[in-house]
Formats: sequence, C-alpha cells, structure tokens
Amino acid sequence: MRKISQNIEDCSMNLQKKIPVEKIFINGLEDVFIAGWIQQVRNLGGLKFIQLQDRTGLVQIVLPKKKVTPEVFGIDYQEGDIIAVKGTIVENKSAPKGKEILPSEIVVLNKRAQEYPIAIGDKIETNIDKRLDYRFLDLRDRKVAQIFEIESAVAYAIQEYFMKNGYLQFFSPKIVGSATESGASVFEIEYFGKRAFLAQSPQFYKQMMLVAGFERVFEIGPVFRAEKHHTSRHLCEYTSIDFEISYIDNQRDVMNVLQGVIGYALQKVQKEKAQAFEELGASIDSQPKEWPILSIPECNAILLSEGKKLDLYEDLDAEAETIIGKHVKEKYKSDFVFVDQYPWDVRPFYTMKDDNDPRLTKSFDLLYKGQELTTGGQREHRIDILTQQAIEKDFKIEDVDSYLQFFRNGAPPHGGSGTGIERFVQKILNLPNIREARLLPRDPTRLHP
RNA sequence: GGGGCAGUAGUUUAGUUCGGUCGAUGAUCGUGGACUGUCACUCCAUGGACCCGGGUUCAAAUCCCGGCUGCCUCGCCA
Repeated sequence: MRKISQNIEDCSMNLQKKIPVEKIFINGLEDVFIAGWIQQVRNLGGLKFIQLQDRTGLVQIVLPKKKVTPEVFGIDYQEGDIIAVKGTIVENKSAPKGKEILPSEIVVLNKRAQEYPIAIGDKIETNIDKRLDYRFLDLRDRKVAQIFEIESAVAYAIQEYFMKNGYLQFFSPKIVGSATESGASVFEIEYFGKRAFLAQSPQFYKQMMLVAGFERVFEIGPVFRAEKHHTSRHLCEYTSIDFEISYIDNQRDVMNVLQGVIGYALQKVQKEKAQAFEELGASIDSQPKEWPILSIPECNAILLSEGKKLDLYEDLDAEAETIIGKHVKEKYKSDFVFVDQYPWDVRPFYTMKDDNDPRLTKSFDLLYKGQELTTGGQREHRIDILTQQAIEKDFKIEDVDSYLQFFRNGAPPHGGSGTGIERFVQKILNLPNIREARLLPRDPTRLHP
C-alpha cells in the first residue's frame, strides 16, 4: 500500500479506467474505482468523511476506523489533495442520496503544497478579480465550472446546426494587414517590421468566401477590440459566432437563420445540460415560434409611450434596449426581439440601405433579455453603390480597395451576422458580469493569466 | 474616454462620520487538540491584516496630495 502511494507507476489502478462520479450509482455497480480532488474532510475522530469531487460531481467516501485498513484511515487527507479510491458502494440513510463509498484502497496521487488562495464554495464569495487570478482553482467550484460546461455545449450545438444545414466552417486570419472596418478600435502589432492588426471581426473574410462561391459559411473564433470600456458586458477579446449566406432577398432571411441557430442551441443545451441548469438555479423560458420584429420607427413609438424620446436616426442606448426588452417580454412572451432597419449613421459602410428611407438600413440588432446580442443584416453587394457608401463614410478608396476588389468580380446578394458567445452565455444564465462567462478575460487592465 | 465609490489577515468583513478608547471586530481559513453519521460538522486552544509613496499632527486604518488596483455606471459595441 505504501509503495503504491509513493509511486504511481507501480499502482495496480489503471487511472484512465476511473469511473466518473456521476455514473457510479447507476448500472447497479458494486465495486467502483474513482479519482478526483478532496473538496472537504469531516473528521469525527473514529469516523471520517471525505467529499471527493471530479469533473462530473461529488461523492462521499466514508472511513469508519473499524471498517477500513489502518493505512487508509491513517492518511492525513487535506482539501485539494488528488486521490484515487477503490471501494464498495454502501447504502446509508444519512449519506447524501443514501449512498457512499467504503474504500478498500486509497492512493494519494498528489498532496497539496499550500492552502487555496481563494475561497471555493458558498461560505465566502471571493471577488471576481481575485477569482480570475486563480481561475484554475475557481473552476473547482461546480457553479463556476458549469458555466463553461454550458458554453461548450452551446458552441457544439451551434456548430452542429450549421453543419447539418450545409454550411462550410472556415477559419480566417486573426493577424491582418489593414484595419479599415473600424479604425479606432484595433490592436496594432508588429509583424516582421510591418504594421499589422488583430482582427476586429471576420466580416471581410466571410464575404470573400461568398464571392468565392461557398454560399453558406460560418466561423466561431476570437475577435479583438481595443476599446477601453469598463462595463460588465464588454471584453477586449471575445469569441464571435459569425455566419454569412448568399442569395438572400433581404435581412429577414438572415433573421430566420439566426432564430434557427440560437433557438436550436438553447433547446439543446437546456436538454443536455439540465443538471448544470439545476445546480446553477437557472432555466430557459420557452420562446414564441416567431420572434418579434420591431423596426426602429416602431421602437421609437414604444419608447415614446414609455416616456423616452429618441431621435429616429439615432442608436438605441442601453436604457432603450432594456425598455424594448421588457416590452416584448410582456407583449410577446419573448426574450428575443429583432430591432430592424437600423439608422445608416450608426452602421458600417457595407450595410445595405433601406429601399424606402436611405437614412435607415437593411440591418438589425437581435436583443436578448434587453441587451444587444447580435448585429446582422444584408450587405451591399453592388460595387458602385458600395464604393459610394465608403466615400460617404469618409474612407479613402485606397484603404478599402482590397475589400472592394471582391465585388468587382460579381458578388451574390448576401448577408449575415455576428454574435458574442460570452454575451449569449451571460444572458442565458443571467450572470452579472461578462467576465463570469469568459474563461480568461482580457479587459483594458487584465492581461494575465 | 467620462462620472461615482472603494482598497484592512490566504479569503471575507467591522472600524474611517468626529484622528487618541485600535495593542484593529466577526466569519472563514491555517496550526494543535476532542469527537463513530457528518451534511461546506461541532467544540476547545492558537496563528495571521490597515494597497504603495509623500504630507499634516504630540498622535493617522481614520485627514490631505499623488500613484497603482478594483467595483459600479455612462458612452461604444458583440
């Protein structure tokens, strides 16, 4: 026994064959082999309890002095130690869920070298910035880990939806040579003596792929924004879910895809991560079949009735988004609303203008629970109009020329959208700060770890 | 980029109003001990802190100035 605990190589246990904690009480197992870290030891003298945690859950190991070997009983177990346990499932009324593990053998795979630098669990809530400094330990808290179990499932559901619907997944460069889309907000880097930038969006590459003939493309990847915003909903680096499709009649086709993919992801994650939602005390409300669409003029009318006056050609501010979100929740029982026909003044030059009012566009925002989740719309594919619009937005033609080049050779009518996955997860779980939904956030002051 | 508030043990929190009673509170945690059914146990003992720099003063956790850091908020966005 002692030899084993000192040398894993000699261990008779095959660690890769350990059983996930969530699976030990199903399938009528009698003997189990599990491994994880010690979440807590409760020592009652002649009786000890170890709460053992692995990725999938928590289980109680019971150590009655008279029923386990002196070796197993005598080990100085501490919170954070990594142990492997062979044992028998025993039933006991006072055990959690009525079942616990009586160990025949315990191997300490690694002892902790210090106490935790942050508090894990419900007793004390450590501040978010300190938790982020020690994110690897913060994630030992199931409530934190479940956020990323959900994010992982969301990402997978989205990929699955797109793949099933004939989209091409592609990967665009994140080091780019020009920063035309939104000059002020890019990070500048040095690239072998040349100026380069971190991609602020895959926008141009998505469109390039459509000109190439792929018709339906998507990418889930990092984007970078050099904005010194101090808010609970912005990051300097986040993960963008982007898609772009050809042969659309108008922005409604983009909305349909968006409702399809977001709706699918919600439905799937709710089903597959039911346990996580339960542990987090979160749930997803059912949504109407058709998500409401409100034009900017319609939104203005609603805002006016709520006592808030906004210029027709102005962007919705945070307060306005909240009001609209509340309105559609009450009226349509929907957490989602498309705000359509955004003003031209607040949209990029490649946005297609509205057919009837050139001060509006064929673009929209998708609001989720009163906050902007997605921006999308139809893009201008006609080279002469696109060129004109670039000039209108004060671009020098030579700066956008490589982009305009796509459209000189024929581009189909097209559109698409971009969604921040962290914001999506934040809103699904009603997290107070987007940093909770980003594993290792980058903001204007945080660069580590 | 603007505005507001804050920084006290490993974590968290009281104390700052009105400088002295602070040799700094409580919880959690660590260490030592007791306990055979705990439920992020209980009980006993014990350990550990005023963000950094300058200033005012007989005296600074407390007041002033600067810096750094954090939180909230607005703008902008996803």
